[in-house]
Amino acid sequence: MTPRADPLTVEVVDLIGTVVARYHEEYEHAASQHSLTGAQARVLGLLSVEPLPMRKIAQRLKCEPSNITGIVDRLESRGLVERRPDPADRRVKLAAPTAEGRRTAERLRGSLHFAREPLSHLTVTERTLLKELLQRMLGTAPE
Amino acid sequence: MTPRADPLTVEVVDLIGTVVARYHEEYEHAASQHSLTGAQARVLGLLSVEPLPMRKIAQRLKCEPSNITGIVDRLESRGLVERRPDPADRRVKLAAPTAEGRRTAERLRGSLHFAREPLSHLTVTERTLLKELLQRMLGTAPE
DNA sequence: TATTGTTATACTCTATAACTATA
DNA sequence: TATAGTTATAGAGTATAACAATA
Repeated sequence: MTPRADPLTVEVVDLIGTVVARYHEEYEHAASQHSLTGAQARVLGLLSVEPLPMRKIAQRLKCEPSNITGIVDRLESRGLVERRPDPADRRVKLAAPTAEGRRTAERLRGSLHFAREPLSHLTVTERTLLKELLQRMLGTAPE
Repeated sequence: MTPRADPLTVEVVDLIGTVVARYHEEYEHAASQHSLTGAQARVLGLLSVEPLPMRKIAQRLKCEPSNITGIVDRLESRGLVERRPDPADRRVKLAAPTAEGRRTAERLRGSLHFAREPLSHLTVTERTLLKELLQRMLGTAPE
């Protein structure tokens, strides 16, 4: 069932590797334009969706909770994020973006060219096809 | 021409983000199984194709040459890589994998499940289609 | 007792700048 | 003088272990 290292599979894997590399370059570049590191940009992006306890951020980033302390420290010292108490559990600190943090996150999303430029080479039909193939590949297809 | 943030494009970009995340997890996991960091695994992978001058490695990894010194140091101290003089230019040092380095690189490639598992959900026809869409997306389509 | 966040520590990766040995 | 590689330095991300406050 598992495809061997046939030429087609190798070719597709190489292409995915290229996509991964390009995606990362663009992401890091967009982050640095706002004087953010990749990790800081990822955390800010997460929090701009919804405030999260420190623990949850670590789970989303798949890293140790102790690392989040420093990343949020740096975002907080720049006024992009703040720590709030959780009324329900006084052990928990909720990290939430400030107004400026939300603006930065918004501009960050806008400068992610990857969202537009490479996909502009595809028609709507092709994008739909790509979406379905990726869903099936990731095992997240609706059906 | 440039697609706006229409729902379809956003969905595809999210899927690509998921692919990127999964790819990285798998890569880091495979590297750590051989007690290598991601950067060390990437350099070893490059050198297993062909020995390279330090400078070239930096260009491939898109980082500063000074960083390569340490990465190759660590690979060399573990007997996976060696530095050779370049007969043509005595300033240049060629980094080349040892026999054990080549074996490690080979096993590393084999443990990259990403090359097989996710793509196994697709038929040959679908993989061909995916290949063509990615090529067009990246602007590397043969035609 | 268990959990949340933090601190302390050590290692790796990263960029910058200055150095050396070649060219 | 220019280039290849290195060293020195500083900042950031990472994991591990131990800690205080709270549950």
